[in-house]
Amino acid sequence: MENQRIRNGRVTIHDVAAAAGVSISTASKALNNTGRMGDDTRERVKRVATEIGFRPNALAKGLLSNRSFTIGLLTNDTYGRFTLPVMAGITEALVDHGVSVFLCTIEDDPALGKVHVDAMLDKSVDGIIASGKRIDRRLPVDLSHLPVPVVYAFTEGTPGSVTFCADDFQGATLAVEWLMGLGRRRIAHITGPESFVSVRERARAYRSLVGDTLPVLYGTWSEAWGHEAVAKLWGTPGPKPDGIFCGNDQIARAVVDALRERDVRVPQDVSVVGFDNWEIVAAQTRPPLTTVDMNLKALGREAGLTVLALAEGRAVEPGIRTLPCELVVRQSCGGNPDH
Amino acid sequence: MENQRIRNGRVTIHDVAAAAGVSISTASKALNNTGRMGDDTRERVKRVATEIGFRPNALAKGLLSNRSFTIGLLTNDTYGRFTLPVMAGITEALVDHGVSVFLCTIEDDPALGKVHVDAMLDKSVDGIIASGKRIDRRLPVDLSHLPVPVVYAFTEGTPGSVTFCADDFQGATLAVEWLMGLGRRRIAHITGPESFVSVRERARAYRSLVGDTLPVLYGTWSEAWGHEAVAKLWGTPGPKPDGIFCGNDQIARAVVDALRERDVRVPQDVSVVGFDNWEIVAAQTRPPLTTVDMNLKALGREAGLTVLALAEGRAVEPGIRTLPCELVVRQSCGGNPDH
DNA sequence: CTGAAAGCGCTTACAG
DNA sequence: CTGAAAGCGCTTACAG
Repeated sequence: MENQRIRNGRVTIHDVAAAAGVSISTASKALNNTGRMGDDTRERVKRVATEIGFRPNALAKGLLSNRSFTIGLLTNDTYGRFTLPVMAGITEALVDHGVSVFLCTIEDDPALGKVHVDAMLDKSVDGIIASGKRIDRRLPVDLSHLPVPVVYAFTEGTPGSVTFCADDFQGATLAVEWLMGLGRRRIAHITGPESFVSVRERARAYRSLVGDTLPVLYGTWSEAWGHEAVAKLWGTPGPKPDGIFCGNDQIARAVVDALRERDVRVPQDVSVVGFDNWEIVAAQTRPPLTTVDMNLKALGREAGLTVLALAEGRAVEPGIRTLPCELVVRQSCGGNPDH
Repeated sequence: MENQRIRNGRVTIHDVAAAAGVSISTASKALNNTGRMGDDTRERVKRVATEIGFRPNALAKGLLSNRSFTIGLLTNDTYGRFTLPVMAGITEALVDHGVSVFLCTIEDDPALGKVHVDAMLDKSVDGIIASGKRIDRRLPVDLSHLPVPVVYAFTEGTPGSVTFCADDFQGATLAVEWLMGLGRRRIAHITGPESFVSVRERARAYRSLVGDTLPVLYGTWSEAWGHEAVAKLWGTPGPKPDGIFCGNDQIARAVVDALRERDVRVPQDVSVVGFDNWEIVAAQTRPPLTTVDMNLKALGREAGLTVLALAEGRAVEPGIRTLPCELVVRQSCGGNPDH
């Protein structure tokens, strides 16, 4: 009685229509809450649809509406240290809208980037979010003339695009003010390469609060540099810092280790604060790090909602949107963990 | 002359047909290398297609063939520590086949898992790869009666499924034999919770080579445990180990740190080998860790090709496929880095 | 060797 | 209030 269309096992709208005793047009309208029909009809169709387990074929819908309910996340962050939180935020924001996310990790290879972008365009993605490892570098692929909306998150966007990034200045301010609030007066800043915009922004915030009695120590994003920097600070005569603001958690971890090796107590003698809230580093440090969280998940959430808005044709103001950071208090500073 | 179909900017097969002066059927057959026609016609159609930038709409193709050229990767590994390498392998293997990958990170939430699986099925994914954090736990979602093929990689599969995992026994053997080859005779094993199959397998390999003069130290996957274990071993009188095989890199890192704090030299006095080759830990340890790599990328590659084979209807032998591990030699053991 | 027609699963004017 | 028809972009028997 109803098995004339069991083609590949999937229940189609024809099955719903047959089972509800209406035409497929009516079935469609009932399910989409469009058209005009008796409430009883609409309800019956809906009930029947759930009963026989109807799920509309997204491919067919997409062919009509030119919307596929998929978006692509393009990144060159192989480790996923920054991209994974961003991805989590995107997914969280979009799963309720039925949108699934393609993840494409391109190394720094333009050809590979193009292959992935083309593969996504072939699938009619509704939009693309570009992400990366730093906010002052572009991905090795040009996304400026694509037939779908593009949003940038934690990577440099093209002029006129929508770009989301964390507020480095505000985050650094949070960290230094926290140290000052704990009574620290000689606060050092050990950080990454000066070529990073983030590094310069954080240093600028540090300077604006601490003044320039102490030099900013620029280096690499490595534990080795953290050790070296501590050796520098403690190897010269004169008063030592009682607070250290580090450019990332790896440096902070090394700083804490290096201080322990010199029998300097953290946090009693020196308070240390990190940046990134990279759990795996921050939580394993002894003592665990108080550090700045860039709220990358929130950033992903915003980027997801924005690309969705653009896909739906809603207007979005272009420009750089800066989201605030947050201080995560653990034990490396002492002080009241209840903020 | 050719702009009657500029609907949403996309070039369709109609445009190709018109531009080449053939019917759309012929155009389709020319582009797909099917049907019979003059070589000149076929070539002309192809040339015209590239010239006007034709890219077939994957949604339309999918509607016909019931293949979407997408697959889903489902995981509960939020950090991506295991899933990201697996994902990289999958992508590497499938991008040449035009397949894009949906990444769905479900926490350990069954409801969320179902939402993601349904979203993927709606999009007619050609298959699903399930991945996780350990090989003896299932994802919190039942994938056994899905209308698409499912392959498991680094997570427990259902009976009768295809499952890929690393060879823990062989990997551990590699590590211990390396220590023995360096002349180490009192080799300890500090590892994770005995409840993990991987832990038991690795311990079994260790036992089979070292015998049972020394106890296996089971603990947690943390640096804290590494420190504690060293304190145990060095805190009791009697001969000390000259080699330590650690259950993962975090423990190994802590062991190296703890030994340094006791002025035991690594690798001169004690050789330490880790497990996982988790770059961010292994490379930052002082000295960098010699460690076992589970080849998760290769695992992903195999899983990707297998799910593709199943999607294309090719027969695949069910069962557990074990892939060999590999030793990555750095400096924590001494010995010849040229293996 | 080539093309007209039917159809994949759905939606949306348009008639009744 | 409901349904027949056309169409999204493609492929694939089937005729010629």
